[in-house]
Amino acid sequence: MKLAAVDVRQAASAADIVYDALRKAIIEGDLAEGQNLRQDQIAQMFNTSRIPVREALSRLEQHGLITTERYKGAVVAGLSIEEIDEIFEFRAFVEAEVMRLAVPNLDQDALAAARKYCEEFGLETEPARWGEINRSFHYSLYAASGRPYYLQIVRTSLDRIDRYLRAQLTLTNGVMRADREHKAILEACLNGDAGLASRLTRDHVLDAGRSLVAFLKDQRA
Amino acid sequence: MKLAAVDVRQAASAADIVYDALRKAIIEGDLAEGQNLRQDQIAQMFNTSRIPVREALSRLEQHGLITTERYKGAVVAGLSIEEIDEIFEFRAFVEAEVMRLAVPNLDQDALAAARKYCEEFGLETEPARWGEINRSFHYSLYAASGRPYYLQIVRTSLDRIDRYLRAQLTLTNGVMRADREHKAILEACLNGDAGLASRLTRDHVLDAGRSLVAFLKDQRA
DNA sequence: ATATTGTATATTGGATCCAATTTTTCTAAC
DNA sequence: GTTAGAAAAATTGGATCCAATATACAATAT
Repeated sequence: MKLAAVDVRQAASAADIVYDALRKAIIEGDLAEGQNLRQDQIAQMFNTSRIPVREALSRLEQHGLITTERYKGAVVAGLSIEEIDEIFEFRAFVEAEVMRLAVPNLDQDALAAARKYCEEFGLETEPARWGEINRSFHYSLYAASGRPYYLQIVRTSLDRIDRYLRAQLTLTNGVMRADREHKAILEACLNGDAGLASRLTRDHVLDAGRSLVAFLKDQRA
Repeated sequence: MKLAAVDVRQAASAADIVYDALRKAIIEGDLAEGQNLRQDQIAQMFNTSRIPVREALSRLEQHGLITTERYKGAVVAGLSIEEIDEIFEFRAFVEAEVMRLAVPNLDQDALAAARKYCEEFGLETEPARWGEINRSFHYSLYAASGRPYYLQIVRTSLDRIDRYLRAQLTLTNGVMRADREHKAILEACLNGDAGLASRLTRDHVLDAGRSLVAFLKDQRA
């Protein structure tokens, strides 16, 4: 008897599912800063008990996405202007380095994927999709760096500020500038110019940070 | 498994206490790579139930210090040579930048503290204390950078590889070299030479990484 | 003796219950 | 009507119990 091998990958645990869903909701700004997260309420949403919810919240707290206080519960973490500023500075620093390391290893597939995301970003009219396409574009290039640890750090850093970025892209016309900068980065990659791609990446992140901080200062004043 | 039992009736939650204790034990190498961590066993050590233990394990997993598998439990995560190499490269990159940012802000208190730790490191004969003094020395300088987010990243990066570093310092005479390099870094800081302090910091971390990787390759072969 | 099958044990993830404390609501006095 | 205090509700952290599954081991067949 011959049977096709079946992949019996474990279904994700309830805690994993809740964690992923909440992380996504926070990153995308669906859960506003300061929003209260009741364990009971979330448990009911996912049809589970509070145990996996608590585990998910604990993980989110480790990543700085929420804060918790005993008897009071969890709230979506807000960032001060200074914190946002620092994270952008850090991202610019690290992502420029990742880009520099990636360029020599970029193959045709990676470049084709990046080009696809780059075009997609420029054409997309639905603001809710900009954030994801933006990530896909950058990661498709960064992956060639062969630095999984760096990429993990980049991911968690981006997680912290992504919702602000998305809000700003939606409310201003920062997309056009981002689109221009993406095209320039892609061009440098196609030419194999690691130094230029790196500098453009740094400036791209710093630009976004500056407009966002200006936007938030205005908004919060 | 060597692990100090702690009384749970304190301000922090049981989960916090278990997390801190396990983190410390892993970082300091008291829990060996590959060591099985049974929820029941840990719960008994801390006189609690498995619930806070599970929360602690979940957090440790988020930081890459353990891996868990359903029905099998948690094991202390081991790192491949490549992963260790990458983390050292990353640390050198980030810590050099932090040092560069810190130097202009160093005041007399910070320099005095750094000098104290530097001397302490050179005089300490108990290998178990090298790791902690080493951290204190570097952090006393890094703190002046005014970059809490960078420092958090540095901390988690160091957490991942600290136990290997400590083992190597204990088994080789890497301390003497580290001590020399610390003195050179301190000197550059005293002279206010940010560029030099930054380069020396980068080389200091890279040196440690190279000796460690050489040591591990030999040991694992 | 070896391979295979069935069973007992160990271990984790989740549900439910309990204790501690905060927040809210209601009542009573002014 | 307002305010102080007490009772009720809400909410979290932890303990205990249950379900699912992996592992170890004994029993059996070849």
